[in-house]
Amino acid sequence: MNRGAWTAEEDKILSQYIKLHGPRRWKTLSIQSGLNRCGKSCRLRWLNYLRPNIKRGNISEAEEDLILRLHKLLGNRWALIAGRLPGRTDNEIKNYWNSHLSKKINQSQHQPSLSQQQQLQPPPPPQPPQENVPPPPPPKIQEEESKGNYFEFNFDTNEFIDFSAEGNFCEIDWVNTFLELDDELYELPC
DNA sequence: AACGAAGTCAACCGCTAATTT
DNA sequence: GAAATTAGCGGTTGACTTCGT
Repeated sequence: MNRGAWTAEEDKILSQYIKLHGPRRWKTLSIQSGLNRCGKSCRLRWLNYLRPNIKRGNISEAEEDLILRLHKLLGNRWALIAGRLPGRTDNEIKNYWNSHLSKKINQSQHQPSLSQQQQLQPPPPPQPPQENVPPPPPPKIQEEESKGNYFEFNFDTNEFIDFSAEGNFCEIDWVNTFLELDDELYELPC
């Protein structure tokens, strides 16, 4: 099996095969196309680079803002976030987050807002343990927060938020309003 | 100019979920 | 219903590029 960077010739073979047979059955594709690549590699190459309408680079301020907001809402659900940014891939969003946005957030965390400063008040002194009294079960929300710096939603966000509307996502004002309302609830991830 | 450090990003890996047999 | 196969996801790696000294 070939590994590493794809060549232009391999891209051509993959594109031609998918044009004929469609983007599915990746294992079969990798064998029948003659590409000496594993199916997973073929799938990734198609999804991230070869499929139509892929946008590359130059993430706009509006897109960046939307990524920040969606990340605040959804956490590291890159595929879900990328699905709201036409032409962008989960891999690109993830890379952009790790190399650009996470730094921005770290910088902004070093300059806490007033509300954040209020949260930095020292915690109350620990209560002495009470004998023969079992500790209360931890609140459920605490358990779910421990999975990440965001709440685990037990509903389908696709049902909750209809993102099916095409066009300029900045026009979805109520989403922006909703996300702004979250500002006090969600801490930015580290 | 040369070198090492830091940054970027394409590709891979391991895992789970969904689908097919 | 069980097993096998396929698809998809997020985390991580490593090659390459850029920057600073």
